[in-house]
Amino acid sequence: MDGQRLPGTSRRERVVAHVDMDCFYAACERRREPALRGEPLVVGMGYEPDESHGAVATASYEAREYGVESAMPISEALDLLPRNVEAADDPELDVSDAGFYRPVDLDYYERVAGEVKTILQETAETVREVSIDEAYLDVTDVVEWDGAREWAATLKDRIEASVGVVASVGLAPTMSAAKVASDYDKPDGLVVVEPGEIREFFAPLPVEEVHGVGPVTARELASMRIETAGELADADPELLAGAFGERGREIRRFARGEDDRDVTPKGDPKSLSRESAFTEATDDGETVRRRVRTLAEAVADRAQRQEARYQTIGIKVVTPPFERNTRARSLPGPVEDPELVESVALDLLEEFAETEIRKVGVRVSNLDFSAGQQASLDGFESAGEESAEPTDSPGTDGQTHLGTFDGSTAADGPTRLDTMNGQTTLDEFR
DNA sequence: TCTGGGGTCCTAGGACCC
DNA sequence: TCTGGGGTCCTAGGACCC
Repeated sequence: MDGQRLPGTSRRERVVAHVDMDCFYAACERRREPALRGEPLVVGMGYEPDESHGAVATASYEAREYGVESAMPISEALDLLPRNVEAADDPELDVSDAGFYRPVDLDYYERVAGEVKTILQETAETVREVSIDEAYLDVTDVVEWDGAREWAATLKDRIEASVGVVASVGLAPTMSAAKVASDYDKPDGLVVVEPGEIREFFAPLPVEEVHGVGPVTARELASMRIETAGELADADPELLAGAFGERGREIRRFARGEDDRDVTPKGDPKSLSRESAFTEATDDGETVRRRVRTLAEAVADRAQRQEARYQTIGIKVVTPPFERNTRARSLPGPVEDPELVESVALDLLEEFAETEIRKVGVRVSNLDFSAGQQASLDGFESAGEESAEPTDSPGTDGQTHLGTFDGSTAADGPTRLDTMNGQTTLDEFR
């Protein structure tokens, strides 16, 4: 009965919690180095001696007082808030106005996050991890609205006592409202929005607070004289659909507190990528190719560790001022082949041979995680295999399968396709 | 805001199939 | 052949999120 509902009718009221760690990277650094507590602290990358570019990953609230923000270039952050070591050397600077810098150490943060996640898993039946420091919990079966605040306070205490980092928690009947609630009173926030209160809660907030509204949409909405979530909730849905397509309707629903999404555990990734920026834009082909080779290897390695095969290999090329170009090529079937990742990436890069480039990336997508099941499929035709038939077609020697590959036949020569154990591989044909 | 890195989803046009 | 309609897959770009 519970699981059933008529189309168009609302489901049983749920209780969704959104748990969001406060300044998570900074909190982790303070956990292992308590002297940093209460000090302005910037965690980032790119300050290291041989680097000149990079960005702030997390700034503590003390550092934010000085205007340091997330994603700000590291150079700018350090202008606002010099490091202590620099302040000590420079008589012009006041040491008490200086802060600390620590480089990002993801391995450590992941360990800390793992401790938090263990607690969340024990607390709720369904947990959706959104990122290293954020998760949604469906707690419908363990929390009543009149006990919600106490329950959340207990969870917060438990995380702080046993892990040593602070979480902000929001509770609401929907994911989108719970997310806004956890953010509403950060840091150390605890906000409960009960059913029936959502419209009122959202109404005064700026539209940017609504999930799915970024800077571009906010600007466009402002030109339509829609600046608060309340105004968005009351706007004409057809007008919004005209301006933003289906997304226009969705953000309006979110602003009204209507959000049917279920809290589901996160599935397998859809793509894996690595990217890297040059200190300054370069048109030196060899420099760029070297970087692409490194990235291709890293991506292939990541895929291998996750037991993911990939059917599409792509690159991203960012050119000044900040133009993003992507190119991709799909294979007849999923492969696990690091050398192919490299050669396809380099081939796609050819198009940008003479171009100034500031950043490159390599990506694999169309992922297939079924490799583990392959053994049990022995003797059966696995799905999708027909597209990877071996050399049945006389004379063409595999080339017929490679329509998508083409473009440069003369220079690179064709590529041969082999099928073994239901796994498609591509080899250089010479 | 002159901009790091890793993701997701949506849209639109073209190729190709029936 | 000058012509529908539906469906799927692929590529590229855009907006958004953390």
